[in-house]
Amino acid sequence: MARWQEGAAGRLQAAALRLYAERGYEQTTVADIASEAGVTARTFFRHYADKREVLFAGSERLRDGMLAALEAAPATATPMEAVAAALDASTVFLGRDHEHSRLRMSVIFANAELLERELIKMASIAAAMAEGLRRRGVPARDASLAAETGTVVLRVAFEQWVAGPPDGSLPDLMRATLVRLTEVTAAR
Amino acid sequence: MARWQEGAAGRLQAAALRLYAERGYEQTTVADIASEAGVTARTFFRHYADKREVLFAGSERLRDGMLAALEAAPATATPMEAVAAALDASTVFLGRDHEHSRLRMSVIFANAELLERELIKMASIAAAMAEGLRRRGVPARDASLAAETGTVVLRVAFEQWVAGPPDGSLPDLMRATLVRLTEVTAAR
DNA sequence: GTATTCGATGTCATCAAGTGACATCACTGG
DNA sequence: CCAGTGATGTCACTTGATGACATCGAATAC
Repeated sequence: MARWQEGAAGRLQAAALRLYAERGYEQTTVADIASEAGVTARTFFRHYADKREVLFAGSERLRDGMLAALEAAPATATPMEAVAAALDASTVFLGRDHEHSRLRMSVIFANAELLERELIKMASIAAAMAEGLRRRGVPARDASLAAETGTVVLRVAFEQWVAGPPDGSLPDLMRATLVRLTEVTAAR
Repeated sequence: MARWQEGAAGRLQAAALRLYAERGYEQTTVADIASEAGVTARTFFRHYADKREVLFAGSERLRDGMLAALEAAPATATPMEAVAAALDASTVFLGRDHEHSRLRMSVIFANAELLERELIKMASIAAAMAEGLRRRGVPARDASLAAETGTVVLRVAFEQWVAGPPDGSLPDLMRATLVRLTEVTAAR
């Protein structure tokens, strides 16, 4: 157990978000963040692999939660139904703190490097879901299409939720967006 | 006009791909690439913004070509039909050199940083297509869904083509993948 | 033909990201 | 009270990336 000053990781996270929002990502050095959190730069890198990762900690839990929901779907479910279950599960992690999400997203969208990281996190979620679907016997191409399409719905719905009122329902938006997707793709 | 040694940009590109493939992206320094191309590291950064970008030069042309095709689609076309036209156009740029594409993709998939860049290039294409659709009067959410879905089809089809035989038809794969997507999303 | 101009490159200095090696300090268990 | 453990600090170093300035070769003007 640590007894120096509890919660260095959390302090670094909060300091990073604040500084990135205040003066921009590129104008903030790791040394700034660390000193703001009362530690040294070396300690920053012991908690987070790089300067971007500090905004993305915990995304493994989101991925695992979605994967568990996908795997818990009934064997009779179609690929998209299993993905829909995962999307429902995601709202538990994502739909928690509207204001925090709004600030975090505004920081991420303001910088290409951070957006890159966001995208690869989504891609890793898609890859995990695709593999989960393949384990259920879904053909590889169908699995990729369903999983990637799912993350499209997730992104679009989440962005709408973040841009909307603080009391909006992310689960409702998620479901409505999924329905809308089927309509848009069907229209040919 | 430059008269020192024509084509420094091209030499840097070729050297980078070769070295990244031979010894890996992280094991290759910019100095290595530059000296291989007969220039200095400083010159590398005059041609490419960073160490990754050297593998992604020309992606603006792909984006512009797809956007032009999307805008050239008849006004009566549905959003997905316009996106389909853009996908068709993309094959002209992407389906050219199978072996080069295979090598490039193997390098990109071997490194998370390069994959990040690949993803953001796709995202910028999606954003451009979504904006093009909105200019056609498509509601914002539908535009995002159609455009992002389009890049999903593009990725899945392209990966299949790269993994397949050298004489495979990318346009055929692209169209078949799009059809398959509508089937997968419709099955609920 | 020579001078001038301009663009591409080289050189140098510097900062920031990231990493490895090792010391240190506070607490914990015996 | 002491050894051990884990988190942190310190130091040195590599590499990516950028700004400032010098230089060199070719095209063009004269």
